[in-house]
Amino acid sequence: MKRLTIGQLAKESGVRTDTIRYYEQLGLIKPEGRSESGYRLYSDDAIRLVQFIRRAKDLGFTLAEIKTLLTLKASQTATCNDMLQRTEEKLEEAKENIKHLNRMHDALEKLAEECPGGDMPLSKCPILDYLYPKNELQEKSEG
Amino acid sequence: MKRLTIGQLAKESGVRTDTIRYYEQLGLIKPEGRSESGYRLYSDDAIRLVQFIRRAKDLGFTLAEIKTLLTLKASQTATCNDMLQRTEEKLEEAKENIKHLNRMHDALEKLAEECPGGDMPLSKCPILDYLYPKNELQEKSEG
DNA sequence: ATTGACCTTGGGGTATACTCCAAGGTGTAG
DNA sequence: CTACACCTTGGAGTATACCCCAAGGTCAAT
Repeated sequence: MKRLTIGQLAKESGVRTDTIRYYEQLGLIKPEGRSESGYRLYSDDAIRLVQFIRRAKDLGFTLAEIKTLLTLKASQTATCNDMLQRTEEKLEEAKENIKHLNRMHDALEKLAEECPGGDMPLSKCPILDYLYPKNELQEKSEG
Repeated sequence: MKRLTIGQLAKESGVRTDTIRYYEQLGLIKPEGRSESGYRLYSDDAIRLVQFIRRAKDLGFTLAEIKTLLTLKASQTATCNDMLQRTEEKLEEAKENIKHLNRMHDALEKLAEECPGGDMPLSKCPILDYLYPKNELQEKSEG
């Protein structure tokens, strides 16, 4: 079994050494041991562990959540159901975020459609009027 | 013209006093003046300004971006087009974010569909296998 | 022996939008 | 006069996922 230094692990798994040390700080990864001079030494399985973290991050899991995923993975009693549950929770979160973004999207699109653009002065801009609606009195005082 | 203290403005506009001071720090809002004892005093127009900030935030604008919107609004030469452009940029951003979230959503959904759940041990879990794929050798040593 | 690339630790900085705190002054009601 | 709620300033803390730095030790090649 080949041992990797942190720099080699970093290169193999596509992250920075700083990031690996940060993951270690959070308890996501531990070197198998240390060299005589104190260098961290990793088995090549650590490459897959780092990739696990990356993939889970890409799915939207936070590092704290990934830590619990790793706890599950290490557990003797954990089942598919446990894993499925976290996945479905994250899926729900994604749905919520998409909904929220869609609301923003639709509002922006509507404003963009309503706005004539061009050299029209801002006083007639429907976008600005949405954000900062004029009241009657002020409109008078401006006219 | 009634003058509001920061607490009254906060109550009227639905934010905290701290938040208003924070906005002031960023240059988004300024009191019209100060009382003899140094209290910030606002015109009731400030209520609409704070609401402007809130609405723009809800559309996804950052406070820094909102600052430039306010600069536009105050400008004599700005046109609808300027406003439209920021809106369209933000709309594009929203689209990108939605795309990204949709990719996450679809991947999560696929994994959730593939996973049988239940008491199945994690060694057979397709979610875990996606995140932490087994290599051949290891599979042998486990079988 | 010296160079240069690597490793160690501890700590600070980044971005965003607040939130909270301490220590003190002010305003008003009773 | 005494509460008590309000205001002031400056600065620290929160969350997340890093990035960067300094000061020093290590390793391999020349």
